[in-house]
Amino acid sequence: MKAPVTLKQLAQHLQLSIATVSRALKDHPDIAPETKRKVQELAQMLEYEPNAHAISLKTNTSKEFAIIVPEIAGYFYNYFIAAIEEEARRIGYSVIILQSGHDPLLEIENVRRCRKSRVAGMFISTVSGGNDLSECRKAEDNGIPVIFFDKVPVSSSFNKVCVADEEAAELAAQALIRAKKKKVLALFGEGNMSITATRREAFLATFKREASTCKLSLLEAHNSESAFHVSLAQIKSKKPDALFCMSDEILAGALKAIQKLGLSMPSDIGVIAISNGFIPQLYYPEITYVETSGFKLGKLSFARMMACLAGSTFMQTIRSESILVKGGSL
Amino acid sequence: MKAPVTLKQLAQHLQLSIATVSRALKDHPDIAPETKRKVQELAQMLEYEPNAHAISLKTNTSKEFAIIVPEIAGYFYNYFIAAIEEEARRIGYSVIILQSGHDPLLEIENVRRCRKSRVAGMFISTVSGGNDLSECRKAEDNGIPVIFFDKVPVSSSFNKVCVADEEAAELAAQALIRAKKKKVLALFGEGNMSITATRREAFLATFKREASTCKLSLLEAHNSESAFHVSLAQIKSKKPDALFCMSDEILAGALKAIQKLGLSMPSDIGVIAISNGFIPQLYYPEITYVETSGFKLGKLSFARMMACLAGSTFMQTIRSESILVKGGSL
DNA sequence: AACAATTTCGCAAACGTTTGCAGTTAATAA
DNA sequence: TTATTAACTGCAAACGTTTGCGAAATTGTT
Repeated sequence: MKAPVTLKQLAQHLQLSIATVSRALKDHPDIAPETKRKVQELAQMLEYEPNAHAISLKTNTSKEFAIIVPEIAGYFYNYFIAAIEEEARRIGYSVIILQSGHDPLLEIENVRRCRKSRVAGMFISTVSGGNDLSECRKAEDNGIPVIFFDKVPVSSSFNKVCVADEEAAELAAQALIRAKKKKVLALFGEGNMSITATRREAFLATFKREASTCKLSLLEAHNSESAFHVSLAQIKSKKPDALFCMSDEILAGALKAIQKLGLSMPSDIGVIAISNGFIPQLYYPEITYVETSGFKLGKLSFARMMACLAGSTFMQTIRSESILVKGGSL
Repeated sequence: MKAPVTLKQLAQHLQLSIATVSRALKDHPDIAPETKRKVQELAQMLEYEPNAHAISLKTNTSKEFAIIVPEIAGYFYNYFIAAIEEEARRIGYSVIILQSGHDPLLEIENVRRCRKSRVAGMFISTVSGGNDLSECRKAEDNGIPVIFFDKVPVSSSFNKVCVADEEAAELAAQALIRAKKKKVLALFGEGNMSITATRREAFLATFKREASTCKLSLLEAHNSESAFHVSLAQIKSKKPDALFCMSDEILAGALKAIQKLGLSMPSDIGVIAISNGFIPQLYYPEITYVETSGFKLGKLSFARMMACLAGSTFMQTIRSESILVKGGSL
């Protein structure tokens, strides 16, 4: 186990001071071209790699971003993570991942750990709905930008990047209306989540406004499993001509019901969802959906992070606009 | 932007030396109980957090593991990542993620960066098939354990944790044989990948050995899209009574074809796959599959990492045994 | 009462960098 | 020749910790 090469070693080899070597390596104008050449050559030769920790200690910032999410595996966050990692790597940063596992206490603990390791910035999708903002505030006080994404707190004094939920729900509703659907079954997630409330409200409002005669039945499903059962029962009893799913998780369950019943889309029943885009393309026909791209959200969040790092101090809420992606299911 | 509290500040407040404070905080026996109490109290009060970078510099190890994967989004790696993160957090470590995007050069660059940041250990699923092992070797030389997982190099001088491909393919084949299928369409991934070769060979061998009369047609599909087209054409022309898919990606494509043709499982056609388990449960009936769990692979890899960190020096290849999960598709 | 053993604590070096400042040399100008 | 400048380079402190070693204070032993 041989130790990595240090500046000091380079300096000794060349009979130079550490300072000179350090400057030569970063092309400082004070150093003679000839000296630079020699230093860089030797550095290459000996495969010198600056010690990231020493630099971090000296400069008091690390070249890493943290992403704190409820979970990695699933329908959404992996895309967000992929987007951030891609951008981060481009500017020489790394990404560290922390799962909060839907536990507010763990979330706080995670934020604290990021603060402790002096990350350059953090992206958080909060599970606590923003009850613990003190840790995040402290991070900001320490000069660590915090960008909330997807599940954001209500407080306006933070940077937030989220899906335009109203718009997405409205787009989906309008698509259903344009398709002249008369009896729509709409499935939403847990009622106490703000995302659910927002989407449901916008969905409902759109129908009220633009197709008040349409028969709507709004139901709640807490997960894929329950979406399956609810859909099964409702489709059997109410014979809706269209189905709306608020999320990928629900969509997955509902589609199983449709398959079980042997219905074909869109002739027997039309289907539309709000989705990340992965699940919809697993079926034939592909499901029509309003896109809420984790990937795009990542790119937007990253851009905002860069702005903060560049000195932007005011807080901003950015909404990722959504688009309708036509499959064959509606 | 206020700076974090340091040991020095604590020491000044208490009129103690930095050394004493440092020791008091970690319950060193040299320090009087009374002193300890005071120090810890003040530390609590002022919310002292040790500077991770200073510690890393001093001890020359960081408390982070790196995971290098071809991609995060997709069918498999997010589960692996989730497993590692879970375990790592438990022992106070963080996880940093790097994507190689199927580019060998990027992979090398990623390994180098991990070495440079002195991670405590790295998990790699290699895209290069192990052509660039020199960087990894250097990491090992620097005392950084490297655990290859999933896509592992052939070289036996590394720690490897991978799916028992032969066993998985054999299990799937035997399930088909038990179901008395006579005309099986089997879809495999890119032929030049070792995982493909291994699975195909074992699959074939099992049929040769245990059901030599069965008609097999083995085809190749490079992605979901092509799996869709191949399946569509083959099912139409050859009318197989069963379908085998080597991976989730292929399964997704093939199922679209089945849906398009309006076939129902298992009556019209039986389906079985080798899978992580996520995709199979999106359909009705749920797809029967041989599990190759990313989550389980993660747990195994982590265990091996811990062993290495504890001093285990020999190289080992661990295979994650697979099990048949019965859905309703076969 | 003198000495040894123990407990408690601080000094200072080290980890590998960065950077302000000052020092040295060589070249140019007066 | 001497003073002025420019071009290089090195000194040393600093970032926040850890830790071996020795010093001081306290206690126990004859």
